[in-house]
Amino acid sequence: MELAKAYTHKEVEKKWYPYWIDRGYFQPGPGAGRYFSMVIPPPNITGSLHMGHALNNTLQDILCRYKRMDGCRVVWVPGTDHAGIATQNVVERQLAEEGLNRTQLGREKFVARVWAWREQAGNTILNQLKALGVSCDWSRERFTMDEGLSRAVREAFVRLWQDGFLYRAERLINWCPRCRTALADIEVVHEETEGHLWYIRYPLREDRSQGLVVATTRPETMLGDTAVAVHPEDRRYQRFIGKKVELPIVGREIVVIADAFVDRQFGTGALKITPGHDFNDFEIGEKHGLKKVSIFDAEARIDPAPFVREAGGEVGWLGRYQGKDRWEARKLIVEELKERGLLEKIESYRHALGRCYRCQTVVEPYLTPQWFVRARPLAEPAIEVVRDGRIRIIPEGWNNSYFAWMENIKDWCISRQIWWGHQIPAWYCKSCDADHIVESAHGDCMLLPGAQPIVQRETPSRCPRCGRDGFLRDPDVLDTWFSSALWPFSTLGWPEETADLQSFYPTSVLVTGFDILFFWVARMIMMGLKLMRDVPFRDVYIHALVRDPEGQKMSKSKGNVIDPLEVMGRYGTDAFRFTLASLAAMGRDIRLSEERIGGYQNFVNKLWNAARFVLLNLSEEVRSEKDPWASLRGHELNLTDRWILSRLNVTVQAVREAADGYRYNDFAHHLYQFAWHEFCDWYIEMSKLALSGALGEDGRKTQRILLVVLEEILLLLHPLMPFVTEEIWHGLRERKPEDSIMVEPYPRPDPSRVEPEAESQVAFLTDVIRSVRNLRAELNLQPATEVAVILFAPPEELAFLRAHEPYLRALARAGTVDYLTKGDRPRGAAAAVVGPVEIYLPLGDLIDPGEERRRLTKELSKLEQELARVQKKLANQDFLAKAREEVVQKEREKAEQFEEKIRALSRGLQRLGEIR
RNA sequence: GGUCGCAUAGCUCAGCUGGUUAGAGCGCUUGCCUCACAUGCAAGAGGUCGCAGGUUCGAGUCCUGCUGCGACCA
Repeated sequence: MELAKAYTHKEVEKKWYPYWIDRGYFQPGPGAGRYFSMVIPPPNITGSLHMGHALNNTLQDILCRYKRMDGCRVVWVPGTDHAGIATQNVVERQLAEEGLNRTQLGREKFVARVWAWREQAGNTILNQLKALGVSCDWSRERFTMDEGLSRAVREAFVRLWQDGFLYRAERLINWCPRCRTALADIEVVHEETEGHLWYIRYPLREDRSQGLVVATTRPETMLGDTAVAVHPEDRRYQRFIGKKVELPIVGREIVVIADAFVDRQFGTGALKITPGHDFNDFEIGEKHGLKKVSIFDAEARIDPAPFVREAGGEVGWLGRYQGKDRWEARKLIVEELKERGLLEKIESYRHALGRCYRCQTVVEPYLTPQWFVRARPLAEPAIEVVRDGRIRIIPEGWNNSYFAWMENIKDWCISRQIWWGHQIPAWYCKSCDADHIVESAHGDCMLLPGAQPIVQRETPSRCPRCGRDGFLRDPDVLDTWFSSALWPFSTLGWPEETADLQSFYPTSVLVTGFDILFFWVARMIMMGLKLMRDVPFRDVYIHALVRDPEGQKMSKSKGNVIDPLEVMGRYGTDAFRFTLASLAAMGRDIRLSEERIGGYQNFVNKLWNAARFVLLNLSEEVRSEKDPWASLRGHELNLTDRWILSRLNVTVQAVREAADGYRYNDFAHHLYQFAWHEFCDWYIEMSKLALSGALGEDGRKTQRILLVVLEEILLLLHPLMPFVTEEIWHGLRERKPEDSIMVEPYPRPDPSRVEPEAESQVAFLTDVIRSVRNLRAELNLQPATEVAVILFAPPEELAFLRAHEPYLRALARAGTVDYLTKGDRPRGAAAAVVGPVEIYLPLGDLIDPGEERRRLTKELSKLEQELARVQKKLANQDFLAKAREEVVQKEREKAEQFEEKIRALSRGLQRLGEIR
């Protein structure tokens, strides 16, 4: 097997994904035993892969591959979300291009059209995900609108209804006039906006020369005012309380009420009350029994009908305003007020404006009958499970946000006035409810408040009240998040008692971004507890947001998006995944830059070349061995062998701890460090001596160590870099057709291999080598030049160094090494100190004494500072009395070492000036 | 306005439960095509850990305040 000089990711990545799929390795094996299960946060069918998905799914795949190798039955359920509003928007836009709209098409045809779109385009994102190498079990792929999940939604709805967790009522809700549907509170994004405060005079009925001036950000809603409110203790207005004022333009008479809710500092201290179009006003209206007047139609255009019905006022103004949208209406009304001399003034004013999170349209508080989930009783147990640790949120900093939101939870509006989604399983009897049903042309109907829903799993055949048949189904569909809330169990087959549900619920962990903590995570917990009587997952790992190198959120409009597919094409999937893992430190956003990915591409290449080296040096005999570990038992291991095995096992331990603690950055870092800076930089270099026969050792032993250590690195690295590890692993030795690194056991640490003694000895040896190299570099010696090295050290250290002289000669390019315990130090030599060892390079005229003196003096003064610090500590009685004994002992040792080193360097410095 | 988070080398960030001479990657400087790798090798420079107090024998690490930045909620 020949490996190319540089790693080329393109062909390699193409090869392995189908290989894994064909062998069914993404599916859990049969049997019982430990399991690890996850459900993917289902991407929208309208979506395409962005950095957020890439990070989210990379992190999940790392966990899956790790747990699978570690012996768990792993199932990772993939799938997509039907994304009601977003998808409907996409298809409606298509229709518009054809000059059509959905009402022209009718509900049935429109829904069929969306299905057609979904068949054709809805799986784009899952296919893109495959490029990342994700090991989802595709045989279990689900869609929130597929048959099984639709059944789960109906089941959930019926059960919640029966248990009293649902109700239908006319409430003020957030309405998107563009999407023409209700939204849940959290689907509204509030945004500070420059606006105005209009001061409008409302004349007193009994004496039009008097009146109240109210300040409002929304003058157009005055058409629906039903009161003016003042603070009960506001001296300025007490005489108005209970009096009637005239609603300008409309001419209707409204009452002045007193309510402590009014902020006396705001505006004039008098508030116009529009219960039909403002949440606060709605509350006040309820308290005071005010009428709620809705002045807009579903697209937030002035609509006279409800006004006429509810208010019965004059209608003279109608002609001017009818059909005008909010902004036009505002302009016209402000003008008219001005003409009538009722506009006192206009001020600039910043205030929060709510917008639809899907289309950015300013939402309108709108009075309509909607379906709600009674959230509080569901939230209580959901708070409890996090409090008592049955669910862990990681990092736990998110607990507070979770609690804050859950404790103030409002009822959840779940009905949407769109067509794409799960139609609510509620029917209305045409006979008993005739008064509440207004049928419309295209088969849908309007259901007035007070209609009596019949909620059940299937279409009713006869009315439970009057016994007759003839029903209309509730036209609304459910919030997409309602079906997403069931995802962890609906995907496993609920409400069926399936084997999957029994084997894999609760799922082990949910990996997601904090942006959907409330939208999704909280609701899954509530629904899981309610419907499954158990938590949906044990851990919630919340990862960061991927930002651009400047820390800006990536967005299409800013033009700063980095396309993951493009990046993978350029740098390779493994490099990309490794980068994401390295940057995924807990609790911090990720600034992704391409240079960073490039850096890790180099790491992939490094690994590749290490493999080339090993392979180049492997004899057929060793390569064909079944178990190189077993053959290794017959060999005497030398220091460097024991060292690398020790470091390997320490690394295995550290890597496992990082993986178990979701510390992806540590996971990546430990492996990068070990593979590059220990295995490649040192062990491979040292092994060249043994391989060449210079140490008189059996070369096969070194080959075997190189092989096993490399294989362990590949195994450890596989969850992070699935493709290159599989490729090398296959190239390294003969494998069977069904073999794959992804189903090999994950390395376990062997504590008996951990040898601190060997580690410190090699650390000492490499320190000496580094020191010599350092001196060589300072003196600008060519690499080819061999130098004479003179070592002064106690006998024990000298013996050790003498025993390992070949390493000194090869790695420090020492020509000769002299070992002395005492005597005069060489004159005019470059000097360095490692522990008790003094190192001299007597290079005579190559040395610039001034330069060398400066270097040594600097080094000395640094050491003296350190020494002073330690001595100060040791002189402190409190420290000696109160610090732990081992800490004191350590300080003492440090002091000795510094002193020794200072003595040695001073000697070198002294001899430097002496004539050679 | 409320809540939370962050501030460590030129840049991006590690640093878990307080005790190493404060680390990494990238970048930078110097020298090298040394038979796995120039996507590389070797060596080096660079930090009063945002500011001010406090707790402690000891603080980058804990507490308080301040400044700056960010996020979420209203």
